[in-house]
Amino acid sequence: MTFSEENYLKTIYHLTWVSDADISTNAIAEKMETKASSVTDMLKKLSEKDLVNYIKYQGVSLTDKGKLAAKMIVRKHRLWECFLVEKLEFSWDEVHDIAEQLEHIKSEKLINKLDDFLGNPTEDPHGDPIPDANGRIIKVEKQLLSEFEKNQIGICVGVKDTSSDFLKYLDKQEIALGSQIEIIEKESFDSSFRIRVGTKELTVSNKIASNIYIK
Amino acid sequence: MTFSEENYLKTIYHLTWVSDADISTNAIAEKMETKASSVTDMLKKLSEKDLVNYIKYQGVSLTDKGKLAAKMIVRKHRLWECFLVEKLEFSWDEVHDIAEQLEHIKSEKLINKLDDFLGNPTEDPHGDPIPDANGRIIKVEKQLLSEFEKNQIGICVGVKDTSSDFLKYLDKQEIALGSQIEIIEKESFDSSFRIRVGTKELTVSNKIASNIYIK
DNA sequence: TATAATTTTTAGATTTGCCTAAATTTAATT
DNA sequence: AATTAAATTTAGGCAAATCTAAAAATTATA
Repeated sequence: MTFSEENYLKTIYHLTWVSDADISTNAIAEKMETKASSVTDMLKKLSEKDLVNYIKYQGVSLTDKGKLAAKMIVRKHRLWECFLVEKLEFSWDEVHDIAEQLEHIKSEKLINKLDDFLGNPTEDPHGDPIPDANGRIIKVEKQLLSEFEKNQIGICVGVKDTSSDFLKYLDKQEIALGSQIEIIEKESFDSSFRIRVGTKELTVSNKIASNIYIK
Repeated sequence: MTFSEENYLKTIYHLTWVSDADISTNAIAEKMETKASSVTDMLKKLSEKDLVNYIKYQGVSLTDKGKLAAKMIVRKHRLWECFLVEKLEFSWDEVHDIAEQLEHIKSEKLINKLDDFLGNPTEDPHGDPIPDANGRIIKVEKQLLSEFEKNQIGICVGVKDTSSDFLKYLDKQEIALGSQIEIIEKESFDSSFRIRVGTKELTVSNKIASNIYIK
């Protein structure tokens, strides 16, 4: 499987994760910052290989084979992120681009040994689940901070947006995985939140609150 | 730089290491298992980029820029090999193919952090030197076992052939980096050697002895 | 030193992945 | 329901890296 094929599968997998319905050509093109016509070409190719179910003009979904392949790429991506953060001391906002490259390294033995070396983690540095060698995923039920109500307390267990900018913002506010977060006040006007993180109080916009997962 | 460009630079670097003179198109084609015409195409391209000195029909050599680039690839390859053997417990005959992939990962920060994580090793699992971040190499003077004389004693510090077959043979004979090797007898008829490795005695052909480095 | 053999380069194709522009299909709106 | 708008696909091209076959240059040999 080529890098490009892998990237398409991964993108379709991620889009499926959030929307569930069949994925449109444009949605893929937008996410991959490429043109719809390029996507069409690739969908034909992936369809030939039985990695996706593709009907012209109707959108696309992963076959079982495609879904497993996608999960294995995600597995590699997230394990490498763990490696970078836990062993090489990268910060969580630096690892994505490097993991984008490492996820294409082809060796089952390598990834399984890496998994063991890291102590078989179930989540990556952003709180996202890591598929096991069979593609199984442990789902943790979690809510967005924005869905919380006044006086509720939870622990930060993940982030939705994993962009470097957002992660750096969280670092600045000293919000990390494991941080306790308490809703002090919910401002009805702009849906912003007054929260307590550890001992500090701060105000976050609804956009921020919509990208933090709490349990 | 593309993977292919990197592979060509690396190959030219390795060929230079052994022969010193300008490298021929055919030598590159043979080593890379490709066609001479493909090599010509790439040499033009590398020449455009000032990575090689190329004169039609006359062979090729690396420019300073090309040599540094090649060294950085070798550095990555060998550091990853160290990682695979020392951290992930791969055996020394398994790491080459995986390192061939990992050597193309682009991130200076990654490779320098990996270097530190491994304790800044100066040699890879086959005894080959690892260039530092500036491309400097610590050369260790070493001899081939085949050049040794009767009653001489040395330590195995490297191997010339790093093929899986040869390395597995060495494992079987319990010859590893650091093993003490003593020449008991040199057979003039076929230039084979009777040697002692640790406490065991064995006979090795001249071909074997010509691929083991001793100090 | 001619001629043969070898090496190297050029010319022209192929594949992959991408693009633009035009055509087609589907969805939305009047 | 007809027309407009949007999404999608097709058609045709381009660049990278490879190949085969033919041409050119170099080297070896008679």
